[in-house]
Amino acid sequence: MPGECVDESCPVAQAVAVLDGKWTILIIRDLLGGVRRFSELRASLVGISPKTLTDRLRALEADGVVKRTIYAEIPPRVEYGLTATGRQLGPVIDALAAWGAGRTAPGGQPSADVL
Amino acid sequence: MPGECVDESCPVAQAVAVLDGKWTILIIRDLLGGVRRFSELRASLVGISPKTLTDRLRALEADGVVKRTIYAEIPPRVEYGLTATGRQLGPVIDALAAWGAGRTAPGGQPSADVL
DNA sequence: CGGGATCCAACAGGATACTG
DNA sequence: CAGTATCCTGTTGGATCCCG
Repeated sequence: MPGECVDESCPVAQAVAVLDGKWTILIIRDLLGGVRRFSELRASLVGISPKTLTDRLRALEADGVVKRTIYAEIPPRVEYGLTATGRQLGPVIDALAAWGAGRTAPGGQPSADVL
Repeated sequence: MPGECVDESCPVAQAVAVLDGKWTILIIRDLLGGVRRFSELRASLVGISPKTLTDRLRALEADGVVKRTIYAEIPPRVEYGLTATGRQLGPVIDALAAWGAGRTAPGGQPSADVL
């Protein structure tokens, strides 16, 4: 079991390659809550520019994580949702949330920070 | 339960802020295998520059994830290990590895990619 | 060996304006 | 509404050289 590697042979490196980017994880977190529209994501991800949101969404789509659905209506409507692969990222986000919450928890883990 | 947020109020956003960077996760993955020396990490993380490795290590140290131990010997020796907080990232790395492996698994999850 | 210092390149990502 | 187009900047990270 190759614990250390950097290329595609490492599952962790693969995942990192897909989830890379300042906003990527946050977008997936939002989408785990259900289908979202462009403007909803934009409103939720305070500070993101439309260009960046589009870029990330397209990249995630190319990686098979996000699915884009277009409704030819007036006004136009586009919805973003997770694919089966994308939904399997749930545990990753959960683990991240647990860790993030634990670090600053009032009396959670005093974090002796010693080996 | 604030599912969507971008600032420090969101555990996921907090975690992302710390784990951000192309190499960060990979460094932690290596360190989960035990204490490592600078040159060992450098050899494992093929392609990383000494500057980047130092930068990431220092940032993780500042965030209380990595602990640096200096041995005043000749030749000098420095070891990097995870703090208690850092070791709690194990589940995150595991989840990432599982996802990364599942995406391309031969017959693992066929990934219908449909809602 | 384990970096610090410096310089530089590449790219993610922000601002703004405009379109189908 | 849901982007696209353009421009521009900040940060990341690579290259190189050097020092304790």
